[in-house]
Amino acid sequence: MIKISLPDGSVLEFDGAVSLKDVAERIGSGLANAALAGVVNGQLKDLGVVIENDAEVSIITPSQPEGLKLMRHSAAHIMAEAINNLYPGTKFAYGPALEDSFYYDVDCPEAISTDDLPKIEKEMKQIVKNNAKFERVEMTREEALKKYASDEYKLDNIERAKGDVISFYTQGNFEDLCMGPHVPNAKKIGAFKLLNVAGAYWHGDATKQQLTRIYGTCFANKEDLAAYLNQIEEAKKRDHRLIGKAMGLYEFHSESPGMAFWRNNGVILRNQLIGYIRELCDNNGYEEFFTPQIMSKELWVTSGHWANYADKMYTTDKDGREYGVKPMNCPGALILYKAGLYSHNDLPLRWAEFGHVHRYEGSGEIHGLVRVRGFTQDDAHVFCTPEQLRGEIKECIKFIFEVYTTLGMNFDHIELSTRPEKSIGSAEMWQQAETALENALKELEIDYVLNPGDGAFYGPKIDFHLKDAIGRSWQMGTIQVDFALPESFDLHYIDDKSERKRPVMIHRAVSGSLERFIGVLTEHYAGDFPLWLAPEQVRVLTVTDAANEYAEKVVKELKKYKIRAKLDKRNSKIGAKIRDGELAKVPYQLIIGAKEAENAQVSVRRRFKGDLGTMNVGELAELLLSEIESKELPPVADAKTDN
RNA sequence: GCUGCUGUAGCUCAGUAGGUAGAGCACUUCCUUGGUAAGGAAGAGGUCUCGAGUUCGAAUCUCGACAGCAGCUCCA
Repeated sequence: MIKISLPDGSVLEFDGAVSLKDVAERIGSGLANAALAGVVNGQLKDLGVVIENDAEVSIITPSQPEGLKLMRHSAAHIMAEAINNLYPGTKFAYGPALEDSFYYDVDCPEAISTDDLPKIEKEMKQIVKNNAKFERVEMTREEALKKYASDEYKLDNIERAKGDVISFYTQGNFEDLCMGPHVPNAKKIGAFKLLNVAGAYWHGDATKQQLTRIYGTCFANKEDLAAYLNQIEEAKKRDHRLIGKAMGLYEFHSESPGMAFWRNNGVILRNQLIGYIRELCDNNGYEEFFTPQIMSKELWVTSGHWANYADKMYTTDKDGREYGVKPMNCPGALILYKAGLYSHNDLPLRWAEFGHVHRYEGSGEIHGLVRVRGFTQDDAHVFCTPEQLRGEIKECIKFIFEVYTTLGMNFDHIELSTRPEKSIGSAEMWQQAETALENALKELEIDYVLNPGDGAFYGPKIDFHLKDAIGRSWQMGTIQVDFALPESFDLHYIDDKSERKRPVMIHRAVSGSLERFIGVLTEHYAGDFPLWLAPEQVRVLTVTDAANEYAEKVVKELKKYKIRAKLDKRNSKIGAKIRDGELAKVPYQLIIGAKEAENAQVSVRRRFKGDLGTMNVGELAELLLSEIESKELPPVADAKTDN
């Protein structure tokens, strides 16, 4: 007699050993039908696994995240089988499930392109139709190595696998090294679609050979799949490169790959953001600096940038002297610190700089505004005593949180990165710096993930990662503790005993890159910026030419309130003008016809809210200025409005 | 940087067994003066990314360059 405990607390009794499938059958035929796998005493297992002792069991179905993941993993195997059938001789490297998709890295004798995906999908459907069973085969490490002696990927994977027993899964005529578990048979994998083809390196190592990565996804049913595909389409519409161009914010041209060209609307947006951060700096004891764009090579040698990033720096020669275009602002700040004389009474010094830096990024790495070769950092360098360090870090974290909260941004995660292989400074300095960052995070009760070995060459850092509309995570703000550069530049301050001491430096940037920040914001808001950021806040529309004169007066009056307003007095119908204004994502449109002109009123239309009725310009200004002042987040678009 | 794909009007895209190009939107002009997401007509606009090659003839085929897209790698 064995006892099986279920998640709801009930206990089933069986005469002898039972399979997970038997357990599911006993609970109910519906569940047995939906079952994909099970969890036995906390371990995910195939449905066919036989339980011989008392155990805690739960059944996994497609309605659970684990179920979907498992299904996607099995779908990856079925895709591999299809590829194997269509392209004999293909070697299979690695095929996992992701958060909402799956892929398989293959080494195929023929080039596979997106055009081939329908063919592979068709073959997959055939495999599903034949309903191949997934079966687990176990063998010893030696047997496995022998069996796959001619497949370098399998050998590598076997060597990386833990334990003495190596498991394989077969379905149809395909077999793959795999820990499992899998769905019991091919018909269980639900609705799938292949999405994309791309290159990927073996083990993510750029020095290794490149494989073809084929992406697909799989959902419990057709409806869920359609919803997901629709979501991808919606996310694509938020692409900041398209919105930026359409709204006249910024665009890209081949004359300067990787650097944005900003139009007036984009410059307004930039200036609003800079103005906001500048004001916060003012209120938090920062002073603003501005240092040269181009500085001598010797400076970059001293700072260590030359040794670490010379190939990524833009350089120029004049008068027989070599110069580097700055890739970071910090050396400029270091020069100014060194040129002064500071005592402990002067510290901390919080020096802000909106510096424009250049870094030569690889041609395949640049991407819209989020990865560029020239960008503006809302940078600051804090010089403080070691005793002040932790407090200053906390101030920086709070500063960054304030900005993100105001903008209503979504966090992906916060990361603490420690000493990398290539670094300067002593082990003791690094220890001190890492501890300071860690303690600051802990004291503020902020969750973070550790990223060992990923710090800057001069110090460890906290990075703030935000999520964009398509779910990609982007590193934005950063706080870096630096004992090394004050040493390299031989900085000091005078302490209360008249002795020379070494200050610590914090590098911090809220947006990291203003360009990237604006790219992510564009996608975050889908172009519907909060009123205080919107380049064109109000558009005044005339119903007939007779209202033009009054409309011009309204625009002038709004400008007196510093409200950004434009006039549309084109000779077209009011419906067409409204449509154009909506497509341009203008938050407020004022409809002005004979009635309004006569009564000195404006008819107000708010995007996503519709007609707000009539009021006079003073009342309107009050409404708008309060929304601007409070930095209110914009109303959310309903599902129907997809422009 | 790597692999694959792509490059036709301001934008989105069609086209061609190789015979020097087309639509919609936008733009200009005219008619229309219309009240909360598209009024009508006419017109203008292209060295088909660039350079070489094959050919009687190349936007179309080949090679190269440049740029873009997807993913990988990298991101002080």
